[in-house]
Amino acid sequence: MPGNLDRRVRRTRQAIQRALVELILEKGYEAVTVTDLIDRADVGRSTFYAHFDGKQAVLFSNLSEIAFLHPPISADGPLFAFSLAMFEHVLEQRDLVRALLGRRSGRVVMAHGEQLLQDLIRDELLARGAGRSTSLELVVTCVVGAFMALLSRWVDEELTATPAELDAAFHAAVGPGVRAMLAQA
Amino acid sequence: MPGNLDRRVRRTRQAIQRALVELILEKGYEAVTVTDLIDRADVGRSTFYAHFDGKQAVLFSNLSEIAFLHPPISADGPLFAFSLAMFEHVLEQRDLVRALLGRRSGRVVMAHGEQLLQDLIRDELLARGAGRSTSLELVVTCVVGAFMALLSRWVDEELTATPAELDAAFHAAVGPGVRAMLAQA
DNA sequence: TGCATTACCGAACAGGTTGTTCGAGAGGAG
DNA sequence: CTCCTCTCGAACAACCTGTTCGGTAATGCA
Repeated sequence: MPGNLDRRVRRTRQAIQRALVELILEKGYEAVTVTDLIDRADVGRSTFYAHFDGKQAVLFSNLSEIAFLHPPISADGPLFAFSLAMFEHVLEQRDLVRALLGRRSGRVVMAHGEQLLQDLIRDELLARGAGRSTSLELVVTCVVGAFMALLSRWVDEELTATPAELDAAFHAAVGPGVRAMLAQA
Repeated sequence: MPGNLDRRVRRTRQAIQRALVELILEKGYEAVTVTDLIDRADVGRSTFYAHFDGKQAVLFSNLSEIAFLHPPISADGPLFAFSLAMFEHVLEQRDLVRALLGRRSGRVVMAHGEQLLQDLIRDELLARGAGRSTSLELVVTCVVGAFMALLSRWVDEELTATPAELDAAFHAAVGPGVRAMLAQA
């Protein structure tokens, strides 16, 4: 009994989540209405609102399924080692990630994804000896921005590349600058 | 007679544009309705639709007022010299830029801003001898992402820094990596 | 298996938003 | 001063949202 939930509940929730991903990929997040959603999921209106507050809540419930956004922090070993593994995982769940973080996604979820990444990167730099400061925050922002931009354009298929190529480009772009900063501290 | 337009037209359009910026800063783009807009601008409903197709059209008409998004490309001199000037200009029109590119803005306008910046940066790298390739595109994406992330968090006041500090952080983060790439080619 | 519990359906509802239409009236250009 | 253009505001159909409710089915457990 996965999740210790009534089977009906599981089925209903999954149908709704799946439907949202499909619809986002078809029309874009903004254009998807709750009516679309319950129609596609084949679920009663009242049932929908019994489970979610609105379409945004469905979106976040989906986001929590992307577990690889929480990798362990590595203080030694190569810088930003999470990157390659993350691109590889994304490849496996491309549709879901595209719906959540791609061009057709919504503003809120993007911001949430950025927040997760931001904490991850800041923690790694702190573990590598950087001091808490405004300039650290600025660098973290740059690194997050670079990574998210790659991810977004990739899942939207504006970029054709393998995970290894993306990883290489990411490290080539921000690696030298970050290493120089760490060396100073 | 600025713009060779009827004074009434000028007044109406300006009132609407101004109202949208105010309302975005107050409630966020998504939450602003056309009804809010015409109410705040004190303009008749039919008048609004005589000028714009909807709130998104108003947003884009505002975006074209940010002229400093189109600086000249510099092939010699320091790398990414546009950056400092851009941050300084943003400081002068903070509210407008925050409404357009900050956290409360809409997805579409962000994408448009990224597009402008992307072309700018790609052109500069090409002028500095980089060859058209997938890996160039990847690097451009990283640089754009880093810059936009700084800009967004700054106008939202999540970061407290001077234009000079932002410029320094931007160059420190992506400068070394980009220079290394250019040296190879 | 039987039964109490829980979830679902679907229709109906009030309240809000959108985009359009139209005639009357005010404002600007020349 | 006059003509032309712009604006007003009300009214409209169409759509979306979030909630309510009684009836119906599925489920979990003893």
